[in-house]
Formats: sequence, C-alpha cells, structure tokens
Amino acid sequence: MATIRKSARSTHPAAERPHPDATRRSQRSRQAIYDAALALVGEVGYPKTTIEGIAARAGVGKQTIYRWWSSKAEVLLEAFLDLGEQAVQAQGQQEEPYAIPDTGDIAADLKAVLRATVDQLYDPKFEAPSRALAAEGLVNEQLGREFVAKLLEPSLQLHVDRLRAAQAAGQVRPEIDPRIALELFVSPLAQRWLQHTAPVSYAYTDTLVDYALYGLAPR
Amino acid sequence: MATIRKSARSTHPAAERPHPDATRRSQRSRQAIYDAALALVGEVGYPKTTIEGIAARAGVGKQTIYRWWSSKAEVLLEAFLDLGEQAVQAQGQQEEPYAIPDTGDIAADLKAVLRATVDQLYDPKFEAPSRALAAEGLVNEQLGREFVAKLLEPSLQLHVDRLRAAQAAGQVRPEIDPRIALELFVSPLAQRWLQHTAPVSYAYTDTLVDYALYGLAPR
Amino acid sequence: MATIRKSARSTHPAAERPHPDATRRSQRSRQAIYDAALALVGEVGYPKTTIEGIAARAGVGKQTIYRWWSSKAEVLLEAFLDLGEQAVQAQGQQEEPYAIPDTGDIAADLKAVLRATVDQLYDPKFEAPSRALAAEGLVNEQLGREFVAKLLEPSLQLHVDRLRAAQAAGQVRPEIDPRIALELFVSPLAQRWLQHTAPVSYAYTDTLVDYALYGLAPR
Amino acid sequence: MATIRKSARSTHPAAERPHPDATRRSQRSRQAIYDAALALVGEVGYPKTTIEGIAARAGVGKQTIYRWWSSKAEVLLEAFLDLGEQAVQAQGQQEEPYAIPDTGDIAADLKAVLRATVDQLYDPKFEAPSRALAAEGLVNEQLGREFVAKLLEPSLQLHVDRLRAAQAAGQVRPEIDPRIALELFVSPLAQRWLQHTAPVSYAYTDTLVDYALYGLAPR
DNA sequence: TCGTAAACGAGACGGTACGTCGCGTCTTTAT
DNA sequence: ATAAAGACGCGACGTACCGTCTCGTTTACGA
Repeated sequence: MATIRKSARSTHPAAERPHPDATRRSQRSRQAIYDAALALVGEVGYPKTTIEGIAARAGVGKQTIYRWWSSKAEVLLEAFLDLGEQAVQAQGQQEEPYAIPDTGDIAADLKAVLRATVDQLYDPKFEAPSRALAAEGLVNEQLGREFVAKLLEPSLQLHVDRLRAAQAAGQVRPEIDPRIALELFVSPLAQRWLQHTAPVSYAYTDTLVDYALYGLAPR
Repeated sequence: MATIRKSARSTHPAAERPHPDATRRSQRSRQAIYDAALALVGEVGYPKTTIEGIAARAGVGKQTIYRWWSSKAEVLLEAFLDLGEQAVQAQGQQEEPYAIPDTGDIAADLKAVLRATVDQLYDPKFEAPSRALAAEGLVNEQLGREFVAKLLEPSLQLHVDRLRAAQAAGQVRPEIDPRIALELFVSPLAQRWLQHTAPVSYAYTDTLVDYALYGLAPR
Repeated sequence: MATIRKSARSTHPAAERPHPDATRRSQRSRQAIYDAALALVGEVGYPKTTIEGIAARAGVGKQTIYRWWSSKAEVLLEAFLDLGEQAVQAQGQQEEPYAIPDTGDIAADLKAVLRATVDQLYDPKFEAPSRALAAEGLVNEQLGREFVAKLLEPSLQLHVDRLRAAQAAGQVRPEIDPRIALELFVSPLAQRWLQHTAPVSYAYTDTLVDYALYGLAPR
Repeated sequence: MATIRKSARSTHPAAERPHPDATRRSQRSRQAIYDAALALVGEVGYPKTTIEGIAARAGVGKQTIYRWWSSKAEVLLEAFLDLGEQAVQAQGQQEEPYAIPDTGDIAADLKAVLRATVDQLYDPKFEAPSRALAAEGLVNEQLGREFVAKLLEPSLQLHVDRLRAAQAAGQVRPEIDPRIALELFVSPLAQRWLQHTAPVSYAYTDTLVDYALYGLAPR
C-alpha cells in the first residue's frame, strides 16, 4: 500500500517528460543519485555541485542522470522531495502526516509552528538544498512553479486549514481570506531567511503573529 | 562636475578590493559594460549571460572586466545601481529623490505605494536583473548582503519613516516596531513576485494593507 | 541444403571464438545485419558506421551482434565475404568460380584481368567496404591477416596459377617466383587505388604489364 | 635562415584552415603536443590514442588542440612531419638532405636503397605512426592526399631522379616512364609491409629489383 | 611636448564542465 | 535459449566559459 502509493507518486508519469521505460529504472542508481546530490550541495554548495560530480559520487554514468532529469535543479528537487518522504515514513505511519496543532488558541498555535519552522529553516540538512532550489526557482519559472507546488503550497495549506478552524471558532474575522492572511506572518519570515534582510529569532516570529492577528492600528 | 562626482561615488574605495589606479579608468568601457550586462540579462537571461559575452558586446577585453569586478553578479549589481542613479538624475534633481507621500491617511498612502511597487516589479527593464540578483543573493551570502544593503534597505527605510510618521499621528500603535511592521505588507508582495507563489494585483496589495493595519482578529 | 552448407561454411567453428549454439542462430537476423552493415558503410562511411546503428537498421538487438561477432570490422568482413558468395551463386553454379583466362598470350591475359580489376575497384558497392577493411587491417594485424587470407590471397593465387602456366608455355622465365612476380603489376595498382598516389587507367595497367614482363633495362 | 625557413614552413598559411592568430601561438605547447601524440601512438596504438589523452599528456587544454588541428590524424601527421624535419636538422645541415646514391650501377643502388627502406619501415619509431596515418588516409581521402603529398611523393621523387640518371647512362630504356617504373619495386614492398601479405627480407627486395630491371619474360 | 607607464582590446592558454554518442555488459520480456 | 529492447557504467567527443596571461596600442600624466 504505502510502498505502492509511493512508487506511483515518485515515478514520473510518462506525460510529464518523455521518459524511457520507467519500469526498468534502477532504483539503486536513483537513490545513489539523490544521496550524492544532497551530500554535494551540503558540502560544496549548489553552484559547485555539478552533474558530473553527482554522477561520479553516485557511481553512475552521466547519461543515467540525463536520461531521467533535465537539469541539476530537477535532480535536487526530486532528491529533496524524496528526503522529505523518507523522513515522513521513518517517523511512523500516521494518517495525517503534518498538521498544525489546534489547542484552541490560534496565537499560541501559530507561534509554536513558526518557532518550529525557524528551527527547520536553519537545520543544515534542510537549508542548503532549499535555498538552492529557491534561488533556481527565482530565475527559472518552470522550476519555480514546481518548487512552489510541491514544497511550499502543501505546507501553506496547513496554515489555511488552521486559520479556517480559527474562523469557525470566532478567533479570526470571518471575511478574512486565509490564503492571504497566512502571508502576513509566513512571508516576512521567509524573506528574512531567504534574503538575509534581518536576523530571525523566536521573539521576532512571536511578534509577527501578534502584529498579524491584532494589526498595527490602535484598537 | 556631475561626471566627477559620479565616478567618485560609484567607484569602489580602494580598500574594498585592491584596485588599479581608478583615476585612469575608462568611463567609456565602464558604461559599455553596464549596458551590455543589462541588455544581455534582459535578452538571454542571467544564466546565459557570460563575462565573455558581456566583454564581446561591450567591445571590451575580458581583463577590463576582471580588473574592476570579481564576478558577473558584481557587474550586474553595479550596472543595476547605475541604472537607478541615471533614472533618478534623468527625472530631475530633487533633493529627496524618493519618499512615501504623507497625505495623513496611512492606509491610502501605503496602498498607493504598493501599487507603484507592483508596477515597478513587473517592468521588464527592472524585473530580469533584480530577479537575477535576488537569486544570486540567496546562495551567495556576501552578494546577498550587498544586494540588500544597497537596493532593498534604502527602500524599506522609506516605509519605516512613513510608519513612524503614522505613529506620531496616532494612526499606528506606538509600541509597534516599524521595521517589523513594514514586512507585514512588503514581504507578502515580495514573495508572491519573487517565487510566483500566487498572482499579484492591486486588490491583493490593498487587502494586504488592510489586514496589516487592522489585524485578523475581531476588533 | 544450400542453406545448411552455407551456414556451416561461414559460421565460425566453435574453436575460433566461443559461440552459443550456432544451430539455433537466426538467419533472418544475420542477413539483416549484413545488409545493414554494407548499406551503412556505403552511405555514411566506415567511421560513422556504428554497431548501434547496424543493430537499429537491422531491427536487431545489439546483443545479437555481440553474440556472434567481436567487432564491427568482423561484421563487415563477413558481410563482405557473404556479398561475394551471393554474387558467385547468383551468376551461375560453375565449379571453378574464378580463373584468369588463358588464351596463350600472357601479356594480353594479364592486361584483360587488370582492366577487370580496375573496374571492380571503382565499383561503389565494392569500394567502400574493401577500403574500410583494408584500412582497419593496417592497424589491426589480426584482422589484417584475416582480410588478406580470405579476400586477397585467393585472388592472388589465380595470378600465381596463370603465371605458372606461362612458365610452362615458355613465356615466363622458369626461375621466376610467381608469387613475387605477380606483385610487379598487382601491387602498383593496389597502391594507386588504396592510397590515391596517382590516377589509375587502362593505359596505366597495360603499361604495368609490359614493364613487368619485359623489364626496365634495355634488352 | 634555417630557423626562419622552418617556421615559415610549419606554420600553416592562413589559407589552409581558418586559424586564429598564428603569431601568438605557443611553441612550447605545440612541441609538447607533437611529443605526446607520437609517444601515445607508439605506446597504446592509434585507435586508443585520444585527443583527450594527448592533451593530458602534453599538459595542455583540449581547446589548444582543437584550435590548431581538426582531428587527431592531422595532429599525428604534423607531429610525424616535424619528427622528420628534426631528424634532418639533427644529422647536419647538408644542402641535399636525401638522395639515392649513384654509383653508376642502378641495380646495386636500388637494392641498397630498398634495404634501407626496409630497415626504416620496421623501425618502431617510424612504424606505428606511419601505419596509422596510412590507414586513416585510406578512408579519409583528404588526409590521404595530404599524407601522400607530404610524406610519400617526396621520397618517390628521389627514385624518379635516380631512374632518370640511369636512363641517361643507358641502363634503363629511354621510353620507360620513371614514375611508373619505380612502382615495380616500391609498391610490392609497400604492400607487403602495409598489409602483411607476405614477409619482407633483403633477399625479397633484391629480387624485386632484379625482376623489375630485367622483366619476367625470357630475354 | 613628449616620453612612459597605466589601462586597454584582443585573444591564446590550461582547465572544468557541459550535454551527447557509442561502447560492451546486463537484465527483462516475448517468442 | 535466442532474440528485441534498451538501461546501465563508462569514456571520449567537441564546445563553451572560466580566470590568467601575454601581446601590441592607446591614452593621459608628469618630467
């Protein structure tokens, strides 16, 4: 089940890019490529990570990479997604893999989630590849959209869900659009982290939640 | 006069990087390099813009580029800054080149500024180089900080100023930190534009201002 | 019958290279490979003829080629030999397929044979593969010996035979070694053709025969 | 003088192939490439000699080879020609570098020259590159003609000269065409060596001269 | 006013990586 | 068991740029 669903998910449907026969694909090579890509990005950085280097480290021919991916960014994106899937599988098979806790106190819940997000953003395993992918996405719109759809939006959707619950509980005004609302606290954090515009601390994220919930104008 | 002042301003002080005699520098070449860099980024995109290409297009030896800059990102950053300066000079010699209008209505003023920002973000002359520089900055921290300091912060400071004025006028709570507050509406816009996470419209930016000022929680 | 004899003849005995069961070999594939190899050498030249290309054109798996031959030169050599056999079979079933005519006039007979040889050398069907095989043979001694033994020597032997007959008829000195003698007119032609050292004409080959028979020194 | 003439000779005139500025060419790299090419052909054989290998062994970028030559065959041809020139220069600056001796006895002189030729053909330094170039020339007509014009014909011309002297001395019939006549003894030797059609010995080349001078027919 | 030292254009050079092609091996599915 | 199909590890191809390094040639300064 889980296995089947996974292989169905992570194997590219033939429609996406014209692939050779995916059923004969070497899973050993694929995993080795993922590992090598993530390791190299972590060790030498994205710009110095080369397809040739990935192939060499994975013990794989270059053509095996070019056969299944169209750029090193695509490789890294899939490797990173795979990493996430494996992390999920490793920590148990809960039905709802990720969700924002709902203690009834929207402010507290959001602050907790943002603090966890900060931790993740500065986790070395996570930081190098996600910065690299984000950077590539800025300039390569196709990849950018893939990055957003596969990595960013699923996580943002959790915020939407929690905000809707808060609306139902009367803690957020009903006319508020949750998809926009979440950006009030998520985007500032994202920008500080991505662009180093200013330091990030728990105090900062807590403040963001407060400002967003209660606004800037006198009440 | 203008020429002299300009060259004094935008030439790096000798301390920053060990330069040859800057007084003998060819302004013709410098300008040709700026023009070529901006043109190429616009025409073929940042990744396909090469130093060799810039040199060829500018009719300049490669060494002339390597003598004065350390990477194509540095070239583009200076070229882009220079473009801004020239735009400023072209539109007149006002003392305070940029400032957010203060009509007394903070909401209206912010909405107007954000709408203007949207227009600028999607101006083709502006978009390609600034995306490219932003992308490079994500992965290259040194350049990222330069990008933020020279391009982003000056513009954010204007928001800080306007918010302080609003605080003085009692339209924004006094305990609010303006440097954080501005991110409530600026960062969401920046993220949507940079990462294509969602479309950007005047309605959207107006909404951002409203949410930010009055918060999400019932009043 | 014919088929069986043929396959027995042109299939390598198991001792030469360790073959799989030759009795189960697909004659369809074999012929398709021969046709493809000859066609490709004629169309794109020997260096651009590849095993992959032959397999694709023959509608055959690469392994089917590697199973039965050890190099593209071997394939071509066999294909070329097969072509010769088919030509022989096509033009009738005489017992002695080739022999130099013996009209009693050794000079006339040799001139006639050399003219026929010239025609064959510049026959497009013949030229491309035999040049290619000769070239490969220069550098690959094993193949060179095979080429000589299977293609060149049988034809030279006919000259030996005819020269011996001329010796019996008193038209050639008895102490002459026919195997060396034939080279006086065959090798110059071969070299002009192979190495483009000079043009080849009937007048030229006639002259060769005259010079060879009567020598350079005054009589 | 000698130096000037040499550099004028071995630098390609701009007409031959569209070269970059030949005056700025690195003679160090050129010589290193020649040395590497000849060494590799001798050590691993022509087919396993690669441009990449030559570049690596010469301590040179691949582009430096591609800038000045169009194929490994061209490199080897020039290297081989250069080797010859250096050999000539090394053994003294005689005006007439090569000529067939003229003792008055044409048979003896030709036998001596052919014996020397045999020695040269089986000299390891000479054999590998010249076989390789000959082989390439069979299949690549352009290179073949270059090979013939630059290496073969000059040497054949010496035979023409000696035969003309013999004609003047009445040792060769006046109506004989020396350019054809020389092939009677040169081509058979060439073919035996190139194609391994039969072994080569001094006795064999002596016989060739005798047969060629006095013919096959009874006198 | 004229050297003269710099910056300059041009581009050759040693390299690295690119993306492609073909090799020879191996595995899978079908006949 | 042979065959078609083709994925795989591998190595070389020929190209594009990198950043460094000469080369003359301007060019602007200070003697």
